Amino acid sequence: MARNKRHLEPKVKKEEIELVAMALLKEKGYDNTSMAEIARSAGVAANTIYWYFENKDHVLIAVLNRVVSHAMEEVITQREQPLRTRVLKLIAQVESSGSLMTDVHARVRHSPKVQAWHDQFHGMVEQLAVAELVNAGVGPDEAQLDAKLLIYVIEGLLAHPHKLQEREQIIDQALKRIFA
Amino acid sequence: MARNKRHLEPKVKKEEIELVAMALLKEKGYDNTSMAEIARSAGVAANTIYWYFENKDHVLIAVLNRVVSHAMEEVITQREQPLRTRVLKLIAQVESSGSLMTDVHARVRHSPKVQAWHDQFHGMVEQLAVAELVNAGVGPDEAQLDAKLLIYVIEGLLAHPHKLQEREQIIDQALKRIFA
DNA sequence: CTGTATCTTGAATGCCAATCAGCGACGAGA
DNA sequence: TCTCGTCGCTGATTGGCATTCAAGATACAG
Repeated sequence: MARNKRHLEPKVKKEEIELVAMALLKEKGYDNTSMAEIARSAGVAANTIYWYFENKDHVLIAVLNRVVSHAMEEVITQREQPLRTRVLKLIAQVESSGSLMTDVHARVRHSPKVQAWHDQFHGMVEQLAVAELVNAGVGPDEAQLDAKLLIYVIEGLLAHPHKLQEREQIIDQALKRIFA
Repeated sequence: MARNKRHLEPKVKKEEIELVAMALLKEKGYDNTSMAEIARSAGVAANTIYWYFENKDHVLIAVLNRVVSHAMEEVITQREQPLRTRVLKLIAQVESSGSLMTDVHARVRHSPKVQAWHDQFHGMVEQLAVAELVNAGVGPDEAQLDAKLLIYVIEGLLAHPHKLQEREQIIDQALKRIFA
């Protein structure tokens, strides 16, 4: 039935799997999305995915890279906005990727690769946050710690549902406390 | 082979399962502990657990209740200590239960019962934190928000590994920012 | 035309949570 | 003392899952 399609899509197949996986993982989360379902949506046999990806966690990582690089592009376009606005937009942005970030934390203990991705991602975010804070007037020695505080607060907001207004209040309070 | 043991242990069996499950879940986490393993350690057949608990998440909840009530007892004995000491002790305490708290966040999306447990737990912790902050001199209107900030920072510390010294620095910075 | 590397697949394998249909022990009532 | 229903427990099974295996199909090089 389904034949070899190499002549049709030479290197696009992997990309298509990633796109399909991204949609499904965003919508239903890691645990509720089976490899079989990803394969079905991509129009391939279940085990075909294993030719392109070592295992399910590697699919997750590929999806995460797409999501993050897209988010970074968005962030860049907001360069002119005040910090508060950018933080709120960032949270809304990440939230639109569903439970992906929570899934990462859950998979970190199972997969060293996801662990590594997470650590590197955290490092990058912290660097960005430190730069933002220094730029906004926080002392360089304190910026390192304040960056962690801010990131953990944002993670808390992402991990727990909040009404929009409450979320803004919390961010405002955090910024107020940092820029006392 | 294994016969009915009702005459031997009337209502202790459930407790034993909980104790065994607590040890295993603390040590290896939710996903890496199978029902079969819990059963084997408790000396019963795999499906016997389902006589006492609706499903695996209910076992988790029973274990969480034990862990939390034990932690609360510990907290009470620390009543005299300064806030900073108590927070650090609390973090160390929760950390000794392994990845249990992370597991809760991961299961929240799968099980409404775990969701409910989590929400109620968060409410309780927030109440305690607000009381602490008000008692330490934070304005009552701000205490609500600061409590959330502090809790999210603590959750961040629990979710990510830190050297002891770094953890203390972060807590100190958080308290410094709140009590500016 | 032939061999080799590249894709793709159907059919396993093995682990897991959860279910099913009973089996033996006890306790109440005859 | 009998018996019958409920309680505590069990072996066997089911269905879903990630992952592996052996082999088929395709393209390309020589």
